[in-house]
Amino acid sequence: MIRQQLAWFDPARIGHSGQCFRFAPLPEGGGWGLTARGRRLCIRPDGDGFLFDCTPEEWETVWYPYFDLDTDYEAFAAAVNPRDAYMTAAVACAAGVRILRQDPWETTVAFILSQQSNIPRITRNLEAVCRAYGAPFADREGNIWYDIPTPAALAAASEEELRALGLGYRAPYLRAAAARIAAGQPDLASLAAMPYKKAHAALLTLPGVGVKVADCVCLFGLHKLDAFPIDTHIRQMLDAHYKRGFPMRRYKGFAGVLQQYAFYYELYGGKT
DNA sequence: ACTTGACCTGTTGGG
DNA sequence: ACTGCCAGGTCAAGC
Repeated sequence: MIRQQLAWFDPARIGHSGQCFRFAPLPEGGGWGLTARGRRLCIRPDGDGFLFDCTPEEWETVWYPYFDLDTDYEAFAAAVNPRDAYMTAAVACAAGVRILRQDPWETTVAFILSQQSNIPRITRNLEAVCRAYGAPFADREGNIWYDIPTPAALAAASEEELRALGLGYRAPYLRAAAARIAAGQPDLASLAAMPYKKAHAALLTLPGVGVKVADCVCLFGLHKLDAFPIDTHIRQMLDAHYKRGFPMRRYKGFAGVLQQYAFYYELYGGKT
């Protein structure tokens, strides 16, 4: 158990932000639990800081990078045009949200499942897939959790089995994409080293991955902060507030962070 | 190079 | 009780 005081870190908002689907309030309330990188982590507020139930070594090597704590998000917020009332409000509403460094394969699975769906259902579907095909592991209290299945494990599943988990027409997409990744086409690990546009193009070759999902994988799984996923909410936001186009030039290098703040603001408005 | 439907499914939500 | 529509899209078919 370690204690940290962190700038621009709000687990409640991160958990609700829709970038991750295995980050949920603890049943007893007051804290958050997440499953990622083959581990389980609980976060509980403690005065002006947070308690994390991990060792200092785990914090340094796993969770500090996972939460992207090396990146200065306050600088991104400060770079917002003060005359842009919409983005100023969005950033204030989403203050404390960071772009997690999630596993690219996990984000690929999650966002293939996300199409024409909603956050509660995506969460359920992803959990069902993990329970059915993922490797179980125990936390320090002996509770069992399930990792994201390997590409090979998902490729070996039948479409029928996947449909039985409630994935609908996404089942064949997921299965086929898993087979491609298992065969190293493309090799997800090597995408992280590519520039955003090359990585995006490679992801587009996957079945069930279109422009929007590829952008989500780039932003949330490959940490390409230039990626700017445009979904229905962001489409409406752009039409309403940026009729002359979003100022990508001004925000070059971190436009995706602002996309995430706008997305959060669209979903939760003034609340949370 | 566009535009248009079909596509699974729901601790659906609203009339 | 029922029907229609929507949810963080993608793909293939048709001009």
